[in-house]
Amino acid sequence: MSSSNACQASGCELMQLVSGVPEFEFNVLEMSRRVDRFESGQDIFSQNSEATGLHCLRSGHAMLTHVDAFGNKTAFRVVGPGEMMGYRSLFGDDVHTASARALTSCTVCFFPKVSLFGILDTTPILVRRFLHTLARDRGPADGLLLRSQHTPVRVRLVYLLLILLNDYGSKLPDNSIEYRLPLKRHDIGSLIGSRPESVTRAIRELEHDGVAFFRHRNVSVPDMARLFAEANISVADDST
Amino acid sequence: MSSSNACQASGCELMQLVSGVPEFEFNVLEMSRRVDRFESGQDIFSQNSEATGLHCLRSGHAMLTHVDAFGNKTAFRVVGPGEMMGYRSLFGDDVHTASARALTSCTVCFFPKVSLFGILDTTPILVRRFLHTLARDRGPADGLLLRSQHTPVRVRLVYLLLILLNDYGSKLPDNSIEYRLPLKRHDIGSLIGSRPESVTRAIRELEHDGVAFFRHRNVSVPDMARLFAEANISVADDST
DNA sequence: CGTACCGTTGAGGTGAGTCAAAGTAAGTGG
DNA sequence: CCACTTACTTTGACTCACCTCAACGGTACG
Repeated sequence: MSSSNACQASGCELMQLVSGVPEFEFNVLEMSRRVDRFESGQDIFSQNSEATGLHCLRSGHAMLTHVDAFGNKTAFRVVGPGEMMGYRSLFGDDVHTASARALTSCTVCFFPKVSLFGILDTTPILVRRFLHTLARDRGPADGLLLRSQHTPVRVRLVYLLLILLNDYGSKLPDNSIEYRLPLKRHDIGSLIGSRPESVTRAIRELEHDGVAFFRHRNVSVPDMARLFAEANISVADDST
Repeated sequence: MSSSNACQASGCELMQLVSGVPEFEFNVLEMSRRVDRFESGQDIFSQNSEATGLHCLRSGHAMLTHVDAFGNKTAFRVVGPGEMMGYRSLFGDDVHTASARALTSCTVCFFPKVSLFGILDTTPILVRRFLHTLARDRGPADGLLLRSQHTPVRVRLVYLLLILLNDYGSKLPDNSIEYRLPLKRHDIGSLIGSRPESVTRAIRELEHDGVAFFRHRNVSVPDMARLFAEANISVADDST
């Protein structure tokens, strides 16, 4: 085991998946690992480039963006420490169907396709685990939640906060929640399918109503119950 | 091999996947198959119900719909003959994350989880194939294409036609395309994130411009090039 | 201390949702 | 085969949330 292995400590998804595989295979994987650093704004991988391996975010944050066949750009996920990226394209033997851009400075572990696939061939249980993981990964589908038409920007913004709660929110002694978001207004707009100006206006509204307070990229939510209440202003939907 | 096996003839996805597996395992799977019939409007399976097996559409058409945590309903896929449904939830050991509703009368093959998983355990190559299939299935992500904000309903409708081209379009002698859609206006609206009235208006526009002509649920496209031209009126996107 | 990026604010235009009502197709029973 | 009901589709008028454009204020960083 490499002495630089910080992935286990940080709850790396991949390390959880390969737990229990024979030590020899594990070491082969470890040896093949490459660690890269990306600065804010850099692309970790790009859509339509070949998927040559599996990326695992050790530190920092990244955002996944998809450009469809007609040129529409859609951000659909924020990736945090420990999370894997790009495995869908890897197992699909396809080029990357999304781009990953560093939101903050990132340290990224990279495992080459050959060594990963080598382990898969000798360890069938691992294939099952990846199948399981892939099946539960909703991928770009998360984005749907955030861009249903007829849901106001204000509510979509609240949805985003709720989705990011586990990864970016922390509870303060007074029971309020403090977010430290790695996102600019523009990024938020990309995620909820809106424009920076509209994001600002929605923020003003939420502050006016005392639901959430934004200072720079920190968000303070005094009362989570009120945030949930906002989300429940969902449009009554019809029978189909 | 069961004499009622019509799946192979119709190019069933599952049958392609299990091609080449040992005959004994194949027969076990075949014996466990159940064939059900659903009428238009009936649910084939429902979101949040347990995923007890794999569904394979033999004939007819169905639509997959997802209701998110906040009650927003989103249709994201039309399923046609030969296509599998519900395998994502099956392999994720999760309840169904979508509902499947019959658009027309449907014949559905059902393979119980136990017999399918039995084969997976004895045939590792099959797990790899499912992994591959799952990785390439964009699932609800298809929906993203159809509901990017700031894309007019008219263009989203054209996107839908292009997506459904392979499955529902046929080329006539005069090089025009004739669609036979199993969708009502309401369904189209669900798929492109719009309302039946808006769908009608968009249809009127396309007819006015001679791009496509809708009669009941049949669509005639005299010149595919013009349809593509419509789609390329994509909004110029900025650098992020 | 300046440059560049980010964020905010305002004014104006519009695509599409909503509501309501009429028209059309489809299915049912006599 | 025709009344009748039901479901689907279309049309029009109205309204509004959000996009767009443009200008200004802040913040970060050299």
